[in-house]
Amino acid sequence: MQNSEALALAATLLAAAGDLTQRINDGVVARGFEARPAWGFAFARLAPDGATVTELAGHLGVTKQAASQLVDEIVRKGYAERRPHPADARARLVVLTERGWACTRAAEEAAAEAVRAWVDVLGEGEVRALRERLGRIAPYGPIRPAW
Amino acid sequence: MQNSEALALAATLLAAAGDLTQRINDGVVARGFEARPAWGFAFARLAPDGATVTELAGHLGVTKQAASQLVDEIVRKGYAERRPHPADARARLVVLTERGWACTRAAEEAAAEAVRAWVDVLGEGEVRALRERLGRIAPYGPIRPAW
DNA sequence: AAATATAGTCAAGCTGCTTGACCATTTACG
DNA sequence: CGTAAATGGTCAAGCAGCTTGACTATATTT
Repeated sequence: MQNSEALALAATLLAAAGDLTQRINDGVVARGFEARPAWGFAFARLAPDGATVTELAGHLGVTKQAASQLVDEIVRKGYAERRPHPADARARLVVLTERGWACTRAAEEAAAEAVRAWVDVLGEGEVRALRERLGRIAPYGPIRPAW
Repeated sequence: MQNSEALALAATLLAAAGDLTQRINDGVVARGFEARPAWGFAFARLAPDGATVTELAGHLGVTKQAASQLVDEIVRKGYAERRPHPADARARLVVLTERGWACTRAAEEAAAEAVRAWVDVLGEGEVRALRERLGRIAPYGPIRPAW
């Protein structure tokens, strides 16, 4: 593979990721929520059982101060709340409110809608294959802006 | 495809794009250049015959003021220079210097190196297929941070 | 029980972007 | 043609989201 091809692959990957992120966020906003792109991925981490600020920071690939600010914001807007952590008095468990769950579902719907456009082009099998391949490359890296 | 899968696909795509971008930038820095991730993609646009600030802005998906600032920076650091545009006295053609070309080649090498890790996991054919599929999804969108 | 590590917050600062205003040139049109 | 509108570029100011640094409170280690 030529060097220039590798850079083109990177560019295409970034373009696809940016496009998808934009579409998801647009879809979430269209469903009546006031959200930033990062929120969807924060919510995905909070969804099952909540998370601490530090865990969230790791997931998003930012400092805990930045994660704390993000939590401030989603708490202020009513998507989550801070509770005392059941097992550690230093920590606080951030959990989604009902509104937070609704927004999470909206993000999932919007993502499905955006991906559907891909399925129309590539077919379901190819999209699955795409996901499977990407999963083998970047299994569990932090979810953060590309630069 | 379930909604939650679609969001997971988005997350994986972002993780892969972020990982690759990081690796490329690290590689460029390791080769002795002082560069930001966006520069590589700016250089790729400038490489063949130069470009105007406005064209660059479109390519990167930012305002022309932001593109102009980026050009200021790469000019100050000796990677490019502004020349009068041959056909339009309002415009200025931004072209790479020799140092700019060297940095571009370094970015391509670093990208190839990063992609090589993917080839080791997936095999050459799969990586090509990946690129081909992504190309059909996001043919020529702006190259910009995911959020 | 003393030392060290960890969860979280407050405060200040920086970077890269945006919006708004403006000038110079080019293009469109009456 | 000549004038109005569009376009390329820059300057200036402001801002959002992040970082580093400092600090408190609780937990863990020795």
